Amino acid sequence: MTPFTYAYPRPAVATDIVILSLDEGALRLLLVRRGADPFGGWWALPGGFLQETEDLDACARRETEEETGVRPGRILQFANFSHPDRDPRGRVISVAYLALVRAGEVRLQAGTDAAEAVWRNLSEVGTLAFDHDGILAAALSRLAAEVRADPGFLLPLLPPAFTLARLQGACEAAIGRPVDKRNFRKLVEESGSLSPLDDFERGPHRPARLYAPR
Amino acid sequence: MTPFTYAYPRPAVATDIVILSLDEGALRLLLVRRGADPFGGWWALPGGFLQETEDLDACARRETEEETGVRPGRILQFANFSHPDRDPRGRVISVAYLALVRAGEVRLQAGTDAAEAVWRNLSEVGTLAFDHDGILAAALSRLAAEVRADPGFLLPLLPPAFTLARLQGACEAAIGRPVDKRNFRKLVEESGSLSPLDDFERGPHRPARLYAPR
DNA sequence: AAATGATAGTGTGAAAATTACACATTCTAC
DNA sequence: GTAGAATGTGTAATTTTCACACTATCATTT
Repeated sequence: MTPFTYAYPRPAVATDIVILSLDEGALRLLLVRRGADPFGGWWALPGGFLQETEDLDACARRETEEETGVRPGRILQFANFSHPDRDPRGRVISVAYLALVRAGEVRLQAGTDAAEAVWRNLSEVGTLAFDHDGILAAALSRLAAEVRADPGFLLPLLPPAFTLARLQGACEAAIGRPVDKRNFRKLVEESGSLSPLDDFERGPHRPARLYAPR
Repeated sequence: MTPFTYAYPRPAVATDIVILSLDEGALRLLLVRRGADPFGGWWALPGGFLQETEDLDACARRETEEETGVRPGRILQFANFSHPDRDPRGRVISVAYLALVRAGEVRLQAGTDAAEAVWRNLSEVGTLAFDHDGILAAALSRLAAEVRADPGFLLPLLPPAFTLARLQGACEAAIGRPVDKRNFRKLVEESGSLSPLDDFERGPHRPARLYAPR
């Protein structure tokens, strides 16, 4: 990198990532507990600063992988947060991402940046550090819009084989209201994004066909 | 601003703005000619660096007003461009905006940052400096999506009174294909975003009713 | 082995939204 | 007064979306 020649104030640039997974049919959000002030002891979205050799997408992927041990299936840059006073330490521009990961592959990596990392049910998220409440709200709004447009958006949350009921449940969690089963199945089958498998999930009920992303 | 305490590389942050206006029924793009290298003499999108006391939206509005003398009617942050090598002078993150202005109010302000500023018909835009071709392409794609969702998105391009044919022409320019006149009129009338005026535009044809944004 | 409980799986009709399409009107200019 | 040019208007076909109820198949219990 050549020495920098602009005579302009230079903010730090970070990505903050709304990392979601699906557990017990509910969406869960990855939170980290902050050590030092400001907001020492508060829960916050995972995130980190942009490095010299990476672009923003790479930064968000790297941070997600550092926190979860998983390469995110899909990341989506959905907004910037740039109020001059959003971080009391100084000027930090936050580029906000949404990342979807498979719960089954995650091994939370405590001790890298964050002292403590937990999955929190979306309904149990309290007030977060900085402006992270706003970031989360924007992420959930965008998630709902994406899922309404295409339920397949949620496929990265699911294991390699899953039932339609599971995918439907994930969609309902994302858009916040129930979905008609018959219409849903028609929709995703016509979308052509799923392949039916010859395998079934069994239980105290009729076996449910498993599907895989096409 | 408190002294900055992060030990991370700090890129410069700028906004680049796709400023569109409507002239002779065609969309026109504001370009500025670069003076110094890199890309000396090339055409580029207007833009500028984020100041300490403003957020990104304010930066984009300020730059737009500096270039055109007009407060933009609407601005839309639509993407970030962050490749480490996108600016040969050093690390610059670009936050890309789309701004719509009324041609009638614009007085181009040469001599602030840009030696030369021109309106260029969209079909006559050549290769731009930096990655501005990509920024422009992303802007036009987003514009088309917004207009398909709501033709009223284009209202900031139009004068205070305009005919439906003008608005329709602007929509056709934005989405790149013709629109059925009757369907279009039905749509915008039902949308309730326009007020019919008692005034008409006259010419060698039946007078056309004028409308104003509601 | 029969009954129960639980979830999977399936089709149709109504309503709404979108699309396609043609002609009479009213002005200006000649 | 005729020609040229753009305005303004309604309806039917199609497609998409939405609402809705019952049978099927398994595990478990009795």
